[in-house]
Amino acid sequence: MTAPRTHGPRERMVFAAAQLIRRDGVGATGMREVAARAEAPRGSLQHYFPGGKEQLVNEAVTWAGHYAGKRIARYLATLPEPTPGALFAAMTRQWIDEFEATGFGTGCPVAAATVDSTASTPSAREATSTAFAAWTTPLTAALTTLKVPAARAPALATLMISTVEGAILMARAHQSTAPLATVTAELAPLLDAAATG
Amino acid sequence: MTAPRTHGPRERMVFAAAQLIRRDGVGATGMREVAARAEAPRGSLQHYFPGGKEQLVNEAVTWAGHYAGKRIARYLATLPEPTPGALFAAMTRQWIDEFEATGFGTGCPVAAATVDSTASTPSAREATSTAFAAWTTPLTAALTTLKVPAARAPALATLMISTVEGAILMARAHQSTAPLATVTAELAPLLDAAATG
DNA sequence: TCAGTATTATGACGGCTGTCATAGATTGCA
DNA sequence: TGCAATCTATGACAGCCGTCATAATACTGA
Repeated sequence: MTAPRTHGPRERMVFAAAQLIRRDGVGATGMREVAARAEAPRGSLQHYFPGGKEQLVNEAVTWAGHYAGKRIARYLATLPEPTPGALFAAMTRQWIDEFEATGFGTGCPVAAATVDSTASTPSAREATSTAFAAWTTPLTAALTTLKVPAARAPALATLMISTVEGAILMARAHQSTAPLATVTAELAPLLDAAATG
Repeated sequence: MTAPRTHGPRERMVFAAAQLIRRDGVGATGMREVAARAEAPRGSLQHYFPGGKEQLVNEAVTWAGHYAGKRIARYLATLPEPTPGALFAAMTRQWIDEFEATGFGTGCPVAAATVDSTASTPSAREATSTAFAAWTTPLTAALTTLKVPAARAPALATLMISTVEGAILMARAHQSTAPLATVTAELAPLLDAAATG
């Protein structure tokens, strides 16, 4: 999976950074490697990202958060039975499919950034916070669309994201999609019960 | 929090490694730093861990898993009202207290190892799998003690660990214990409903 | 065509990493 | 005491890292 050449080099580098981060973590992801992966000239790194690795990583994480957020609406549109549980199943399904297709080598870049650079760089922590927010907000909106009371929706969104993130970790550790399937089945009744009507 | 000097240098180094990993991630944790933190001679590293950093990290992760597993029994013993929901609350409470006491600089070392070295080293991945298992098994046993049917207990244990891991990530990202409190409140009814009787 | 900006190329620098080689010190046992 | 095993000390090594300095090239608009 190479970065699409249709986009500019800057975008490709952000994309490649996100890809490498979610596979190897922030620390093990090198700038030279990002450039190579993006098929972008190494000299462009300091031109497009004068803030250095910190800037590049932060942009990659932020981008990943928005990407996850945008997918929510797409899930919502394609649900045969639009219920909160089905929406959650669509989220986990995406990961199950990816794990089955490409193995357990890659996880969530936001999780990787949270673990790797929360303690060190303040701006990196802010980026992870922004990314989670960009994911939570559309999910909350989707839940209200599915008749979850507005007062309850944010809490359920947090629960859903927390659970899927943890299940991704367990899935990678055990090299099995079972944790994702398990949490999906267990959480569905609770989620659906929250939808009034 | 320095490693207790009562233990031998080997144990202190494993402990210090776990501490540093959960703060900075695997990649950013250096061997020299581990030795310094453990107040152990640098020369002892190659003596006690001939397998190098990989061995040290794996032992630290494995140790962390068993540590988490052993805490389950302690939680269970001190619950005023022994229900699955209360057990989960005890688990999250531990993290809330720690975050409030020492800030959001440190997370779960098993999560860090999963994110940082699942793709690279096979033995590291096995260590994370072992660690999660050492955590899940006692939790499953505890749930059966709390009258959760044996057929259901493993799934709920997976759900609980997934959720707390994800909530830890969100808490660190947002620098707030709110996600932990939220998932605790939301999950309690589901967990308690699983207890027959 | 020319100026000016945007982009790319390349090499070097210091710093840190994990690992190894080698020698020294310490400990426990006979 | 003396030998042996365990442990510690220290320096060096190659490799990679992010960053910077500097120059060459490409492109854009007048």
